[in-house]
Amino acid sequence: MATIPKSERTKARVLREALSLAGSVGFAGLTFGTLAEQAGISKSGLFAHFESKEDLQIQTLHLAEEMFVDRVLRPAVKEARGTPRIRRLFDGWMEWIQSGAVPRGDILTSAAFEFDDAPDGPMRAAVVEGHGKMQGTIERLARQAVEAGQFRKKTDPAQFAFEFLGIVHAHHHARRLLRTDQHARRARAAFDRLLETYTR
Amino acid sequence: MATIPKSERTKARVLREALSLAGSVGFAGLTFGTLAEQAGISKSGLFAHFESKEDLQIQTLHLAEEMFVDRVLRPAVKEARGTPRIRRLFDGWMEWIQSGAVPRGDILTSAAFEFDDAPDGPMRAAVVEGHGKMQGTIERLARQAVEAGQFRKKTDPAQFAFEFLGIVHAHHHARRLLRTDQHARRARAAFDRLLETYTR
DNA sequence: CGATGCTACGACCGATCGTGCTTTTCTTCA
DNA sequence: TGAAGAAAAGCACGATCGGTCGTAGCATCG
Repeated sequence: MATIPKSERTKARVLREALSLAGSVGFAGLTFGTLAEQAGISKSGLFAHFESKEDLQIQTLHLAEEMFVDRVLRPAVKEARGTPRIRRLFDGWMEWIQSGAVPRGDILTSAAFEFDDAPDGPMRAAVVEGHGKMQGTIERLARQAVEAGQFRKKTDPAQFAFEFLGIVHAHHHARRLLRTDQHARRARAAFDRLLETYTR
Repeated sequence: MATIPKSERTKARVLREALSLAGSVGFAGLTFGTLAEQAGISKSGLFAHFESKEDLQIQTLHLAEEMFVDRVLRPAVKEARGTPRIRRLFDGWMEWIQSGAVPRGDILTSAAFEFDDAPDGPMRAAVVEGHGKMQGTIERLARQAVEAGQFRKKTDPAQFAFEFLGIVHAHHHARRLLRTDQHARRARAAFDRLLETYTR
C-alpha cells in the first residue's frame, strides 16, 4: 500500500499553519513560539522539520508560490494567448488578493515588500527570484500579445510588466493600508488604461 | 536673548539620528538600544524625550514629513498650476527617492508599507493620515490641471492620484528589491503615459 | 546666588526571540 | 515482534526587546 509517511503529513499541516500565520503577521512575525502554539506542537518539535527560521520562511514562501501557480497562473494559461490570457491573469490575481485564500491579501507581494530592504540572505534571494519569475512571465505574455497582433509592434515587454506589477501592488497596498475593497475599481480602471495604450 | 534651550538641541540631534536609522533599518528596527548607541546617549536618557517607542516613531515620522514638504512639495508649488506643477512634484519625488536624503529611498513610502498590516495604533493612524494628505494633495493638483484646461473635463482626480502614487511606489519598491536605479526610466515612462492619457 | 526641576545615567526587569542539547515517545520495517 | 531510527518533547542558554526606577548632576530662572 502507498504508505503516506506520517511525518510528511505533519509537516504539510504545520506548513499550512505557517502560511496562514505569515499571512496575518508577516514572515518576520512567523516565530517558532507562535507557530508551535498554533500548530499544536512543541517549539523544539518544529526543529525536526525545519533547521532554522530562515528554512521555515523559505519553505512557507515556496508553498505560497505553489498555491499562486495553481490558482492564478494555471487558469490563466488555459486562455488563448494574448490579451485574453493577460486579462485572465489580472482577474485571477485580483481575486487572489481579495479571496483571503490567504487572510491579508497577496502573501507573495507582502513578502516582496517585507524583504526588499532586508540584508542579503537566502530568504531575500528567494523573494527576488520569485519576483524575477513573475516579471519574466508577464513579459512573455506581453510578447505573445505582440505576436498575436494585439499589442503594438514596438511594445517594450519589460515596461509593460513593470506597470502591470505596479498596478497589482498598488491595489494590494491600498487594500491593506486603508482596509477597504473600493480600490479594486481603481486598479481595474488603471489596468484597462494600460491595456488600451498598449493595444494598437 | 533668544535662549536656545539645550534640551531641544539634543532632541533635534537625536531625532536626526533616529531618522537616519529608520531610513536604513526601518521604523520597526528603530530600537532604543541602537538609537542610544548611535546618538551617543544612554537608553534611559532617551526616555527623557520620548515616552515610548511609539512616540519616538511618530515624532520621527513627522520629521520626515516636514523634510518631504520642504524638499519636494514646496518647490513643486512654486511652479505654475496644472501640468508643470504635477511634473515638478513627480521629478522632485524621484529625486527624493534617489538622493539618499534618507539612505534607502522614500522613508514615507517605506513607513506606509511597514505599517499597512500593523494592528491599529497611533503610528498606523499617523501613517494613514499622511497617505490621505498626499492623496488629497495630488487630487487637488489634478483638479487644477482640469481647470487650467490641460486635463480632460471628465478626469477623476482620485483615480489620477491612485495611479500617480502607484508609479512612485513601484519605483521605490523596485529600487529597494533589485538595488538598481534602472527603474527610474520605467517609472518615468509610466508617468509620461499617465500624463498623456489624462491630457486632452 | 541658590533652589528647583529637567536631563541623563546605570542597573535591572520580565518577556520573547532563535536555537542548542538530552531524553522520551512513536513509526517504520526486517 | 523487536530493533533501529526518526519525531517530538523538555529544558536551558544567551541575546535583545521595550520599559521602570532611583539617583546624581547640571541648566534654568526667580
